Order: sequence, then structure tokens, then C-alpha cells
Amino acid sequence: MLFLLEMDIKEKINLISRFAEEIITLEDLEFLLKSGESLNHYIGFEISGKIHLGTGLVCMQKIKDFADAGVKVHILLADYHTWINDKLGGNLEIIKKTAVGYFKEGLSIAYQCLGGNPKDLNFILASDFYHNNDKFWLTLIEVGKNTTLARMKRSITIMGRKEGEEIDFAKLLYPAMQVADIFSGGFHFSQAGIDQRKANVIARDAAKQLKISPLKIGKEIIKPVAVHHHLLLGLDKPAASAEDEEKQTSMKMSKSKPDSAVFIHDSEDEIKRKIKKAYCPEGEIEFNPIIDWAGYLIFPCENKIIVPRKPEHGGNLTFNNIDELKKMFKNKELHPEDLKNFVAEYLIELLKPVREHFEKGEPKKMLGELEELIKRG
RNA sequence: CCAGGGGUGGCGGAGUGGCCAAUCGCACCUGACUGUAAAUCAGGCGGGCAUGUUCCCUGCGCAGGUUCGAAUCCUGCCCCCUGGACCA
Repeated sequence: MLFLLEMDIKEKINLISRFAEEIITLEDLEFLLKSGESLNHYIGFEISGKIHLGTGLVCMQKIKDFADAGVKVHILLADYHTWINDKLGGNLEIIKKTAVGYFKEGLSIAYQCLGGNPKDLNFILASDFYHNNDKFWLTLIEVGKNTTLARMKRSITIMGRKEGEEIDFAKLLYPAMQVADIFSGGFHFSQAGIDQRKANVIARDAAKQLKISPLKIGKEIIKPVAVHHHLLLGLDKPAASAEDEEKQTSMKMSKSKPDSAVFIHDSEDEIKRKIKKAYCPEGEIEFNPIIDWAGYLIFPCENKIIVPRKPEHGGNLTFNNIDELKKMFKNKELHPEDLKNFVAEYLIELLKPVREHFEKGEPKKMLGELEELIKRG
């Protein structure tokens, strides 16, 4: 019996940590799972535009991993944060409407594509959560009291801003809000992209100082466990001058670079077009978005893939994991075009339900309105 | 509120009365070359058509004005930046 329980925990750890960039810390993760308490997960989303595959598939896959591990998952629709960060024209009403309309719906259906049950997703609108909620506001102040101004200033990179950039004062509130979200919501797990690392680390550093809404297991005050998922590479070629780490960040998928991202409801032709024109040097497995996408979009869902190839190119290829694929690609035994075609077809099939959902009726209208809004800037 | 500087095409940035639909760079599009993309080269890049080396329309923050003619000069307004003043 005890043995079975151990196995179960190991399995849960594997689920929660698979395909993640970083877990802070693995020991804390294990501790949480072993506690036997009912555990809460959270991830926050800015309502910044259309949902791309990084959000719709990578984030949602990780959320599903949590749900499959028996953790209660929460999605914070961060409308106030979005407002602070001047997204969607900085119009709070539009942001709220988009959050509870388009965004919630898009995430739910993407989750479904991955085999999840949208009923498991607990959506929280930040402005609702904060309303008449002293616990949040007091925690916000308390986080502020336990963090230096310099650190907050450095943390604006979590908003996609550059360190040292000229900002209005409200933006300094943002990182503290994100941290306060975790504690006032009672979330044991804070999931975020690796670019959000600073906020989660502040949360962990402040955790033991907090009195208003400390995170507890039994009587013990604990730090939230940070799970940082991978950020997909954009399909563009990397900036010519950039090297290594800088190159990596410059390659990050971005909504502002039109064709660097595929959106969850893109048409078949759009998906094909974008992937066809994607940067994909033969034999290169590091700075290669298509390799990256195969690894983080396909293998989390599949134990085995078959890449179709014409007989004259050597016939079909079977891979059991990304490492096998990378190895062949590196040796130029797998041609970029064959891989591209496979990835495109796979995504087209996987995203079919989302596409169909946004093809008609109210969802189509919501998407149209959002696109109009983005076009107007 | 005061002083100074500035608002030009998706972005950066020239141009200070006609030769300006507006140099140039980036981005973007098309073609050539590669079994993909990139790189490279050629062309395009406000809109329209009857496609014109001297066609038409719209156009250089907004609104007027001067002039045969204005992105370029004048007047008013709006916005941004940099200092300063005020708050003390």
C-alpha cells in the first residue's frame, strides 16, 4: 500500500515536471505531493491579443499535467494586469469583455484538443477576485514591504518590458500584484513561462515573511512551488547578430511579429503558409523553431510519431521521442521539408476543433472584434 | 504653468516653397537559386486604372491661410520629449 502510494507520487512528479524548463524546487514539489493535502495550482494570463500555440498548447498541456496529477487548476484572467501593461489599447472594459469571452473560450477549447475536460478549469477574473477582497490588497502591501524598489524595477521584464525602460508608476505595482495573487489565492503551485521567473522567485523569497495570507501545509508555512514551462521559439530567423542566450530570447515567439506565431484558430492555409516560410536550417537542432515545435507541441501528446516521406526520399520514418528525431535531423537524415510538412499536418489536425468553433456564430464574432481591435492598434 | 526641441509612409530616419508619392535603412511581397526556410541576387513596396519615363485620387499631427505652386511659409489647436517653476 505504502509502495503503491510512492509510485503514485513519482508519477505525479513526472507529470508535473515533464517538458518544463525549471521546477523550483523539486524537493518542495515532492513535499507538497506527499502531504496528502488537496493542492491548488494557478497560472495567470494577460489578455494581450490572440491566443497563440505557446499559450493554447504549451501552457494548457502543462495545466492538464497538473489536473491529471490530481491538482485543482486555476486560470487567472489578469484583466487589471493587462490594463496596467497597456495592452488592448489600455481599455479596461474591452479587456474584461475579451477575457471572459474570447480568451476563456479559446483556452477551454484548446484544452479540449489536448484531451482535457474544460470543466476542470477554474477561471478567475482578476477584477472580480480583487473586489471587496481585503486579503488581496493587504497581501499586496505586505509583498511590497518585503521587496525592494530596485527589485520591483528589475522585475518589469515579466511584462515584456526592458529593464531600465521608462515606465509609469502603475507598472511597478504589477509584479507585486502577481505575487499577491499567489498567496491571496492560496495557490501551492505557480505555473508560468520561464520569462516570469522573477515574480515567482520574489514570491518564494517573501513567502515566509507574510502574515496576512501565508501559504500553509498543516501548520507549516511553505513557499509556493514554481513550475516554469518552455517558451516556444518564433518561426522567424533569429537576429543575425545575436549569440546564444540573447539569440534564444530574440527567437521567442511573439504576437507582435506577425508570422512568427501560429494562433490556435489559424486556418489550414495559414498554418501551412507560416510553417513553410519558417526558418529551419538543415542539420541545425538548437536554433530551430520547427525542431522546437516538434519537441514541445507534438511529443507531449504522442509516444510515437510517423513522419511520412516519399519513397524516393527514403520512405516513412518513425520516432519514439524527440531525441531520436533530433539525432536524425542533425545527421541530415531527416529533411526540413518533410518535418515541416508533418508538423503542419499534425497541428492542422490537432487544432481542428478550435478552428471549427471559431468559424461561426458568437465565437467568430468575438474573434473578429478582437482582430479589428488589434488592427486599429 | 514657463522655456527649448519635436510630430513625415508598418518602424527608424532624410527632406525646410516647385526636380516629392516623398533619399535611405529595416520589415514586408514577388521571382531566381536550394527537395524547406535562411543567405545571395533581381524586382516591387499609399490607392486606382486606360500601368503613364509629364495618368487620376489620397497623403508628411489637426484645422485654416498665403502662393501660379507647400511636407516645406503664416495663424490657431492637439500631442510627445527635455529642462524649469509650482506643490514646499
